[in-house]
Amino acid sequence: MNIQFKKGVLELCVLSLLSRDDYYGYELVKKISNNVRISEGTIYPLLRRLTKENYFETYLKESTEGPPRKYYTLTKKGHEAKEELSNEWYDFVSRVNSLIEEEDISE
Amino acid sequence: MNIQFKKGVLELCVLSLLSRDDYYGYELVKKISNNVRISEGTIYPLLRRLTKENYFETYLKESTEGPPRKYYTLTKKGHEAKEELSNEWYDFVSRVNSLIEEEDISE
DNA sequence: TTTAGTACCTTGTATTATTAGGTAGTGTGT
DNA sequence: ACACACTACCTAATAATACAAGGTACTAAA
Repeated sequence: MNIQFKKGVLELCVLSLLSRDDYYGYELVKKISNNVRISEGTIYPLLRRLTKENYFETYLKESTEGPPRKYYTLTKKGHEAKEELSNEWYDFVSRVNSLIEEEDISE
Repeated sequence: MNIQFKKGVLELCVLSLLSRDDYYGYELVKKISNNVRISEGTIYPLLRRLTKENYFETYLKESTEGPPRKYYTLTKKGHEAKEELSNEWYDFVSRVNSLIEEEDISE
């Protein structure tokens, strides 16, 4: 998978997942990994950045399977960002597709 | 438009356009700009990199409207790269879409 | 002569994903 | 008791690439 494609899209993936439920970091890595190759070293700095920008609030919860889990909840600002970013994503994809699909008869 | 989305995609745009016709750099900027915001400072280094990787060959042609134009032609390697990259692109988009619409591809 | 448009190019900066680690708790097998 | 795998958090250094902001030079029109 092309690494570069992912830039900016992981933020959308995280926001989208969190718009439906609270998740902890490690869980997000697992979920996203099902579709897009991703490593922990990518997610944790991203979560910290988005927390700093007030897209999330966090809370800790004990676990019986390891250390405490840090859950992330979308704020109102986070929900708005998710809406905007997903609109941008769909728009972007359709622009790229129409650019790379312009058929040329002379071929 | 989200800058990050563009990473890696411009290479696909350039390869796709050139798979149908020869273009010169300035012309590529204009064409791509119709759909995706792009600046010259992005395209010229990209063209140099892809030329170095033998995806293109180039030739100069006089112009009556300014300095000589440097045209780019896809090599066989360039055509193959275009095929591979566009397949990766479609795959990537569908993976991201199913993730943000919440259905795991693995099912 | 000046300006706008065409057409090429480069340097430095910002952003972000990756690699490759580290720390620590829990459960399983020997 | 001990080693190991798995869970779960985190960081530092590096690589890739788009951008802004410049520059050079040619042509045509005002």
